[in-house]
Amino acid sequence: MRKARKSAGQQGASPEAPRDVDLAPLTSFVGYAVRRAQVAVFGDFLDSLREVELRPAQFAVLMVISHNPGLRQADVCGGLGIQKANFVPLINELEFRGLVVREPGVADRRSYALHLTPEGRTLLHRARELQAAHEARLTERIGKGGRIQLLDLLHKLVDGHERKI
Amino acid sequence: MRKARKSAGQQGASPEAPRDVDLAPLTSFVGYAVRRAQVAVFGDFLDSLREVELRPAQFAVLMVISHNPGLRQADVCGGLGIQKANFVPLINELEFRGLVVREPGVADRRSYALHLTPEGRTLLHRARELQAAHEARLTERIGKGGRIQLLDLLHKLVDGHERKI
DNA sequence: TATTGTTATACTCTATAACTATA
DNA sequence: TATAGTTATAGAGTATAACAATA
Repeated sequence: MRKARKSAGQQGASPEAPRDVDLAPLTSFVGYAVRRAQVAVFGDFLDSLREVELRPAQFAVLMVISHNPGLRQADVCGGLGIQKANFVPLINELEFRGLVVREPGVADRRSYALHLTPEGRTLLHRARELQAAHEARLTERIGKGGRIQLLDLLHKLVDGHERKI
Repeated sequence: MRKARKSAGQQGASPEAPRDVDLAPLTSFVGYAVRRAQVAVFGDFLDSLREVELRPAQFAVLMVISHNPGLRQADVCGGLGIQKANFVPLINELEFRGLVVREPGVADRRSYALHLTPEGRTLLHRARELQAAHEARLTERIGKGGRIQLLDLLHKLVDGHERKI
């Protein structure tokens, strides 16, 4: 589990070499394990989608708009658990890049209906390919059955909590 | 899975009510599930340890120092995957609160040996009680066997990656 | 009066470069 | 020259309050 050091011995041998650190109790805590996994998985995701320059939240927003065209900003925020104030710069950038359009709301003139542009659809298609490869890499580590188990356990863990992203 | 809305119908009924958002593909992605779980678990952790005013990283640092007394800052950073520059304000606050002492290094005068103070040990003891209750709450959701499975799957997911906290 | 989108702001976390004092 | 700790800084992510336009 721990990365092997130069001095593989237990500890305290030479004073100037980095000491082996015992993380024993921490690694048995669900919170610590979930956090480490999240950092590792997001790192792999970032590397995997470098080509399309999408961060996890941007990818999630494009996915949600793609599957729910015409959604208002408040709906996306509610679904993904993003503060509406923090959503503005995010959607601004996606619109500036020509991936999303804010169409004026028809029934409610306060709101916008969000849609993917053709460029947004094309980029998301490529992003989904890259994400699938990322997902496959994760599945290699835990097996197909392990992945189903993991998703089930994580969903159960979140159930009843309100926060999302 | 999704929280029930006022208008439980599929969608598009009344234009001013919040629309039901379909997160279907996202929720089947390991990265999204891990992230949502991490946010939910950290939220519960923060609530649980409010009494001792310890955030996850502070708790992890106290645990590591407690189990590896005399560790240098660089060792803690290496073990937990924290940048040494970002560790400074963290350990500063713990020292300012009287939970940790930086003892001058004996063999290497560039470094400090980190130790818990008696107050630090007392607070960590209480923190571990609160953390155990938090852990038990999580275990209620997934069962004892589910917890073991989850830890195993998350460890396998992280194995081979370098990043930590 | 309430809501949509917006601005401003602040606080945390993370990442990098450069400095000092030691080695 | 390399390392331990430090400072400064910049970028994300997240949270709240307040505003204009509209409902």
